[in-house]
Amino acid sequence: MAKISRTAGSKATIYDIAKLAGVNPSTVSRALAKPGRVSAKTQKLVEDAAAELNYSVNPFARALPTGRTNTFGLIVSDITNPIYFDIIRGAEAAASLSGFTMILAESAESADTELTVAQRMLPATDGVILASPRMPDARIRELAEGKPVVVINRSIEGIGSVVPDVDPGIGEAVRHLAANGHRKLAFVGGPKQSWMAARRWESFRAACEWSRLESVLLPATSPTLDGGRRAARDVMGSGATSALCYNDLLAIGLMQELQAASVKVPDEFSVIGFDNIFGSDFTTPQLSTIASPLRECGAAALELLLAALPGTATETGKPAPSARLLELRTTLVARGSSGRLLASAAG
Amino acid sequence: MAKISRTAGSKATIYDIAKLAGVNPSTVSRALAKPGRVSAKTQKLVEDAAAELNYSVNPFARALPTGRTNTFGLIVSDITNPIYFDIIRGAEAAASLSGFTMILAESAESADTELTVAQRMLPATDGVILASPRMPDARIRELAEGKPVVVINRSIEGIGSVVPDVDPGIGEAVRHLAANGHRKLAFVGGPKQSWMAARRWESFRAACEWSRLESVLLPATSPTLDGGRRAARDVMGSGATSALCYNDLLAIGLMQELQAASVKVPDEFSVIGFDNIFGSDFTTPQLSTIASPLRECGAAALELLLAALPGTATETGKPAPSARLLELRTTLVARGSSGRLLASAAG
DNA sequence: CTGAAAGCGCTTACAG
DNA sequence: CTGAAAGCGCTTACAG
Repeated sequence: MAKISRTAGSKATIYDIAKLAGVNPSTVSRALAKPGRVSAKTQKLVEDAAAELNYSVNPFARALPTGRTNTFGLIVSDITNPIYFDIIRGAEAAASLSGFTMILAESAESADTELTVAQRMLPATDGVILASPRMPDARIRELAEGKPVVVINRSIEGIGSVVPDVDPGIGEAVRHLAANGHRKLAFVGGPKQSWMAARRWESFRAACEWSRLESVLLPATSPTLDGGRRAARDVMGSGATSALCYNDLLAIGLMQELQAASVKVPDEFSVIGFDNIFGSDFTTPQLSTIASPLRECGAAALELLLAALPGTATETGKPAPSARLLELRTTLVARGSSGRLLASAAG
Repeated sequence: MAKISRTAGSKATIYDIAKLAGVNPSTVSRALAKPGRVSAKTQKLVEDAAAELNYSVNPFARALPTGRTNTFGLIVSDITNPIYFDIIRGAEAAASLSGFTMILAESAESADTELTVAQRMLPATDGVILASPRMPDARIRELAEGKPVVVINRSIEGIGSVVPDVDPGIGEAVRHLAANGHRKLAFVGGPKQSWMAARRWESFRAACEWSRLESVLLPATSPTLDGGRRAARDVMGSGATSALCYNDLLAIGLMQELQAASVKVPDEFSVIGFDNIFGSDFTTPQLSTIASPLRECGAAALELLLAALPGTATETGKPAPSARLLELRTTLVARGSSGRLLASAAG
């Protein structure tokens, strides 16, 4: 191949640096890759030369011999779902602290797409984080045989898992409603197959029981604004005076429909959502909701992934930290859509 | 190095395939990389062997000799900004059609971060798309010297640019307001330095002039809910009976504050936003807004990028398609927050 | 159409 | 601490 002269676009290599610094390329590699394995003098020589040549490492050349990419993948189930914003940011912030680069992708709520995307990502990364994965456990375990895999919003035995602990937030919400005179509480449910939906309902039911309140489960057709609107009739017919919804979208749709039917929120009916999504403060009144520590979830997932990287010395007895289940507290964000039940409305 | 036996985790190479298929590794490479340069019989031999070994190409090994990664980067200014959802999806969909993988990153609205991220991304990709870049033109041109760069929501001479054409949507909005009895219209402005903000105001002013309506520019402290709330006083004091806002967040904040002051929307005042963001239908009434073809913007940006890749035969006379400016139509989404001005409110 | 060989830019035992 | 060499897994002129 014809020798190309060094122009604006072409890149300097460690050989160029070696020549300029008067050392061997392998020494340049050592100085650049892991400072400390080279004399201070040589280090400086190399760094100066690198700076002068405006050197930056070729990531592909580096990854080829080592297999390490310093990159991880994050696959979310739906890029438009606001709960992922902070998960993304938390993971990304934690990553850049460790010199890792994040590759983001979405599965558009399809288990098949999720698998395809994960398989495509894995070879180009050191591992992946799956946020609210839709694949079956078994498939995720298979993926995890090759490289580290961590899941968020799901707990899988033997796989690093980060899930919000819904109990604290739900407990707060139920006590808040009880304190405001509510005696019968509805739960507008999420998708049937959703692991998280089951968990939220179960926690709600238990909290109501504990507080000696009546609870009722009302399924929704879909976890969307429209699902919330359509659930309004059942909610009103249930005799409950307040509802906790599986997610904020349901809660907002429900509130819209109640208001359309001239039901005053919160004077006559209290509505509480889940997730504290972007836009949950757009409504009038603003939506009360249970918030997960999403940023922390993202960061924790990355830590788990890092801990699972080969080379991390934890081949001891107990399960590797990478196979741990991490539970992070949720909290109630009380805003305008929930509050005291006016006496006139109780009947 | 000790020979490692092939276990679940380790990967097959083209040498393994070559051995199994009884051909030379270079033939395997040809068969896999660009089918058609090999006899049908050999092709099948190779493919079968590859399938049997569960082969997948090592992206780093492939990228090293060629420099081609089949990957592109998309940098958005703020991952939490809903206008990027559809841009991301549009680009990603167009990309996977061409066998390209997307790497997503955000700059958190910082020009410095944006540059850092872009510089880190460029070596690992074939080019990047910058959505609403915050860097100065000159810096973007520098980046573009090395590899293809395309911008969205900004027009830079000599750089592939995709911008929504705001005129159609704004024209619709102004005619809609005029038809509903509004004579004086306010524009709640965006960030001073924002290219797009200037463009929107200018288009609005021109449309009002054309319709012989009075227009007034009211700056906002920031393009947020809070900025919208704080602009309410000025808006009410301006004598206008309707407002177009630089973005939906401003419009929603403005509407909230008006309603808090018992101004009826839209009977006494009409509010129109811009961007049709996630959540713009959470409000009561739902927000009227001007929508950009964001998905198309994302897809178009990717096409421009692809066209700019070396090897794309367009070294002809006129500016490469990659240096083109693409303008995509906006439209009005009329919902509940805008409409007829009641006579009683006109005075 | 297919083989044999060189090379992409780095890392890492192996010597010294 | 540093050099010389081999190798990571592919691609692509060059021959035939």
